[in-house]
Amino acid sequence: MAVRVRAAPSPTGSLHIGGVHTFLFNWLNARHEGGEFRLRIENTDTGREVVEAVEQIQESLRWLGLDWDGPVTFQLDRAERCRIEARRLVEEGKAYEDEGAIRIRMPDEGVTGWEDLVRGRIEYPNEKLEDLVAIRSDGRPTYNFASPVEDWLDGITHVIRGEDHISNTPKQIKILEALGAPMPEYAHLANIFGPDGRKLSKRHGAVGVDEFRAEGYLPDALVNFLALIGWSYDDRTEIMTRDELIERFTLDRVGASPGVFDYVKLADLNGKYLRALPPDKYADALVGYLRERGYEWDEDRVRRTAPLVQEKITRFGEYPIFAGFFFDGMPQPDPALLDPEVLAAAHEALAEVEPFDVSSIEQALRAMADRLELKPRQAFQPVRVAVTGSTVSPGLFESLEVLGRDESLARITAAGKA
RNA sequence: GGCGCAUUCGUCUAGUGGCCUAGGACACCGCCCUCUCACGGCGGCGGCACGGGUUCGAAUCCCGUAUGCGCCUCCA
Repeated sequence: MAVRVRAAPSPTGSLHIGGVHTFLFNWLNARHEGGEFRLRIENTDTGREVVEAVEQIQESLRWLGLDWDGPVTFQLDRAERCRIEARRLVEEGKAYEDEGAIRIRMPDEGVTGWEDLVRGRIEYPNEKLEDLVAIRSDGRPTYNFASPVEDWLDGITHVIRGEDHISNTPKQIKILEALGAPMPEYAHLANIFGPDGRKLSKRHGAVGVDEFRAEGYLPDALVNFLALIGWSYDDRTEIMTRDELIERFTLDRVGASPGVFDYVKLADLNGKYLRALPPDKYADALVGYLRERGYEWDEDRVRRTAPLVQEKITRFGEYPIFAGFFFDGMPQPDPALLDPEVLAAAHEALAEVEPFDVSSIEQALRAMADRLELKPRQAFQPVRVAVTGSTVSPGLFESLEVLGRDESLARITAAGKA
């Protein structure tokens, strides 16, 4: 039977990165098996629904490059079918009415178990199962009823979800049995926590997909990083393209222990992706990012500076602070770092440089350092601070060239007066 | 509290009874490169939660303990 999986996010806000992880594993499994991947919105809890979130979720998935098959479905649209099935179960004596609600009978003895694709055999004592509400007294189906009913209706073969659903699984198995529906395979993924071991939340850093996007991460890097939490290909391979991920992903290599979301490692991986980009692609992506973030900086200059920062920044979000001095973002230089004598010499040297390009600038500045009997760093640092406003910057000679003679001299003069 | 799940360097992980003197990556430390910062190169620090078994042999299997997490809602 062809594999068919689903992801079922709740439309309660921006797509959470933990949800993306689950989504990704479902997607990888489906694509690896040549199966289908469905997107279902679990909007049973109408009170918490955020309408814009439905569109936002899809936009986030498109950005991530994770596609789904068929139309997006909504749990609420199947409410009537759920009621019909519940009434059928009442007629069959498998459920009963209770203060306007419909409850499913759960057995009192024995165990309910399944072969979890990630964890192996899991068994639950039936005496722990309460008769669960399938239809609320207001007529809306509960999640625990609607979810298995929809899995059945959609012909879902593999339910891959977070481990917080483990204790729901025996209930849902019982519902499926009562319904006379075929049993899907279950795989429960480990949760992802913050660096402090607590549930990943806002105070750890970015948690919503749009936040990672805003900080300038590449979707490919994010996907690659997420794939590596709870799954690995072997003992050394980390960087993998989407196709490689799809080719290599199998559920039997998925681990059961919880993972910590390491922002530092994500940054490292993103940096590797950024550096591996061909220069023109890098510039395109950078320009696109800045435009999306609302910067109205000269595109040609952004493109010229792109190669100067490619080796140095780890995500596009660092560009404005690292390279903002090329535009309007130069911080006030620290006077303590400005050596008037050096600045005067640099001004003099640069005024005569012809042509005003990297190699001539370097030649002139090094000659100046020799004249002043200064080590390169002693001679260049004041100039760097004067021109970029910071002790940390892209290459000095390259930066001067991009700035041009007039702008460079003006900044050196301004700093000399300070 | 009950039930369930989990437990290899700080973090992500490799490991499915001998290949393990436990491998890789991130982080950290040192050195090299160097105009700053990065990148890159080289080296280092650092782990099988604990206790019992089983076995000729256990990180790997079993039991117990501890710890963490999840669920126990007419939330999802």
